[in-house]
Amino acid sequence: MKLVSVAIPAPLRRRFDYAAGDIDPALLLPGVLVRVPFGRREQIGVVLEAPREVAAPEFECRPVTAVLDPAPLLDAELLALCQWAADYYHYPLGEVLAAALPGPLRHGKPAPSTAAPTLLSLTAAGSEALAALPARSAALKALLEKLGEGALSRATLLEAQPKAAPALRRALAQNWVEHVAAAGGGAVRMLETPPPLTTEQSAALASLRAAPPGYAATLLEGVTGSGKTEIYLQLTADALERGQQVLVLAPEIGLTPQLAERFERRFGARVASYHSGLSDNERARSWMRARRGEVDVIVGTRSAVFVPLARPGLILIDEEHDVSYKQQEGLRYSARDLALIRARRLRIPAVLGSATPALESRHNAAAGRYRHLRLQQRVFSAAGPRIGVVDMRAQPLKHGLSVPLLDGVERHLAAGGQALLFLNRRGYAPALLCHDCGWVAPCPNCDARMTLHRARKRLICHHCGHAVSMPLACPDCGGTTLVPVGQGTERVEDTLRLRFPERRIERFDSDRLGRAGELERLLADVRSGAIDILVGTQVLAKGHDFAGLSFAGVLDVDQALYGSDFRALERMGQLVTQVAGRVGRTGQPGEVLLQTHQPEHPLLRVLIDQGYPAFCEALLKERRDFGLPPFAHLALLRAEAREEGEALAFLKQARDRMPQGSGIEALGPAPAGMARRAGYHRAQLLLRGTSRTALHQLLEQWITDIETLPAGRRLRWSVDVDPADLF
DNA sequence: AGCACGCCGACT
DNA sequence: GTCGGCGTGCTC
Repeated sequence: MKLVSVAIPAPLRRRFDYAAGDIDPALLLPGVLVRVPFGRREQIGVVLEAPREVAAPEFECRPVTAVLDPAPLLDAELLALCQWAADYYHYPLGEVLAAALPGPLRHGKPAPSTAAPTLLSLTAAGSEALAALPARSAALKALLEKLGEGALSRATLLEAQPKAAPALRRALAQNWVEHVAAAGGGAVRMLETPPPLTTEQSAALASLRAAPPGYAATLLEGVTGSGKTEIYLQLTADALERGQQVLVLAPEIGLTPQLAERFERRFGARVASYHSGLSDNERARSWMRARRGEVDVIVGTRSAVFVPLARPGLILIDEEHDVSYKQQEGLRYSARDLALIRARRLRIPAVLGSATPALESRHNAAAGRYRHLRLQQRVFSAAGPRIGVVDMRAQPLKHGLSVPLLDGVERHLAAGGQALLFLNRRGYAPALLCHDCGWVAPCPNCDARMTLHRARKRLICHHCGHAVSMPLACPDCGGTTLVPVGQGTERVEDTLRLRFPERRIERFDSDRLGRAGELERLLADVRSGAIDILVGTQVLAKGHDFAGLSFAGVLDVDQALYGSDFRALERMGQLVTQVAGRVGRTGQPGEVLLQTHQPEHPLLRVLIDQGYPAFCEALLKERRDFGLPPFAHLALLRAEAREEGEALAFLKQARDRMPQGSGIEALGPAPAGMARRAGYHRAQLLLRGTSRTALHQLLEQWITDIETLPAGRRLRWSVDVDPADLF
C-alpha cells in the first residue's frame, strides 16, 4: 500500500504516516496540504515526501481524508527551508510550516485568486482637479497629491493613507485616477531618474555587480545618509531586468510602506507587502502573488522570510542589526539568519545593510564569510555631528533633563533646526512612590513596578499590561503625597512644554502612535518643519529620515552601562550612532548630547572618540574574554510555571539528564532576570559551547529526553537557540 | 496543542 | 447517587 509522511501542526516532534487510500498518489506531492484524521479530530497537514510503497506497514495507518491543493502550495525550496529551521531551532516541523503559511491557507481555505497588482496613476484631469480642489476636501487632496509624486499600487497607497479608500473610489469615478499596468517580467521601466552616485556608492555597486552569479553575502555598512537604499534600488533593477524577484526585509512594519513606495515609484514595479499589519486575507494574497510570480518585489518584516518565491533573484536585509528580526516566542527564529540560509540554498546573493551592523555580522565579515563594503561618506553633508557628553553627576536636573541639554535644544531651535530627544521608556514615570512611608506601586503579577501614565490617570505594568487607576492615596499608610519617580517620554514632553511653550512638541511612542497612519501623519509634519521637538522611544531610532534635525539628546545612556544584558552596550552603541546619523543633514552642523553619570566609561569613550567600528572591536574583545557570542554559541532552556520553584525544579531535572562529555557547558538553572512575570515564575538554563555542531547534537538528544519528563507537562518550557537576550 | 479517559470530592 | 476537578496518555 502507498504511505505518505505528513507534518501536523502540533507540538510533536515527529511525522505521521497516512495511507493514500483512494486518493491518486500522483496528487500527494511534497508540499501539498491535506486534511487528515488526527486522534478524534481532523487536522490540516503538509505532505513531506511523495508516497512510498510499503508491503506491510508497521502501523495501522489511517487514510488521508482529502487533498486541498491541485498543486503543492509549498515548493521544495520553502519546504527545505522550514525543515532546516525546524532542525536548527529544535521546533516541530509541523509548527514551523504553520508559521510559514498565512492564516487562511494554514486553515485549509482555498488559495485566493490573485492577479498582478496594477498601479494607480494621476490623470491630467486629476492634476487639474487637484489645483481646483477646495481646502475642505482634505482626504481627496492628500490622495491626489500623493499620486502626483508617482504612481502607487492600491495596497501601498492605503498603507500610507489608511482612510483614503472612499476618496480613491471617488477619484476613480471622476477619472482623476486611473489604473495602469505595472512593469514586470523582465521589462524595467525607469520612471524616476536615479540620482547621481557618490564615488563610494559606485564602487560598492560595481563590486556587488562584479560578483559571479550564485550565493554571496555582503555586509553593506553605510553610515546613515550614505545612500544604502539607492544601492538596494539599483541591485533590484538588475534583478528585475533578469526577470527575477527580490525579497526585501525590514525590521518594522512602519518601514515597509516607504520601501514599497520607492520600488513602485522608481520602476513601476509589482510590489507586495507582507507583515502582521495586514489582514489575514491580504497576507494570503501577497503570499500567493509571490508564489505565482505576479509580483517582483516582496517587502516585509520578519515573517516575510517564509514567503515563497517563484523566481528568486536577490534578498535584501535592511537594518540587519535590528533585534526585531529575532522572534521572541514560539518558533524563536532569526529572520536575518534564515534569510542568509535561504539565499545560500537558492544560490542567490544577499545583502545585509546597516549603519551599525551587529557584532556577529562584523565578525562574520572579518572572518571572510561575508564581503564587507563600506559607505562612509554622507550624500548630503560632509561632516557627521559632534557627539558630546553631559556629566550628570551633581547636575541640577529638571525631571531628568540637564541644563546643557536644554540649552542645546534652545540653541538649535533658535538656529532653525529641529531637536530629537530619545528616551527608551514610555509613560510619565517608571515608579510612583509614597513620600510618607516609602511604598512603591508594584505590579501584582510581575516583579516590577507599575509605570505611571499621568494623562490617562492610570498605573500600567509594561510587562503584563495590568492596569489600575491612579491611586489618590497610599494604600499602605493613607498618605496623599505620591511622588512620580524617574521619567518617561510623557514626562519629558510635559517638561519641555513648560520650557518651550511656543514650540510644537510631539511624542513618538507606542502610546501615542496607536492608530494606523498616525506615525506617517506625524512624520509628514516633521518633514514640513511643523514639529520642533520630537520626544520618543525606539520608534525614532529606526530608519526614518528627518532632514531638518540638527540636535539629538540621548537621555538614559546609563541604562545600558548598568544593564545586565550582555547585548545592552552593543544596542546602546547602535542607538547612539543611528540617532547621530539622523542629525545634521541640512548642512548646519549637528550636535548630539549623551546624558550619563559615567562620562569616563571606557567603552562609551571609544564610541564617542573613535566611532562605531572601533567600539565594535572593543566589544568583540570583551565578548571573546567572557566567552560570549560570536565566540561561543548559546542556547537557553526557559521554563515558566504558576507555582514558585516548579520552573527551577524542572530545569534541575533537565540538567541532571544532560548527556555528558559533549563539551557543552550548562550554566544554571537560575531564576530569570525578572523572576515573576504575568503571574508566572520564570527560570532558565543556559547552554554554551564553542562547537555549534556539538551544541545541536546535544540539544537534539536532550530535548527528546526532556519531553518524557512528567514535570514538563505541568509547565511551559521552550528552547531558544541563539537567544537575543538572557532574560 | 487538543481531546478523552479516569479516578476522587461536594452538590441536587 | 451524579457533576466536574485536572493528572495521564495518545494522536499515523
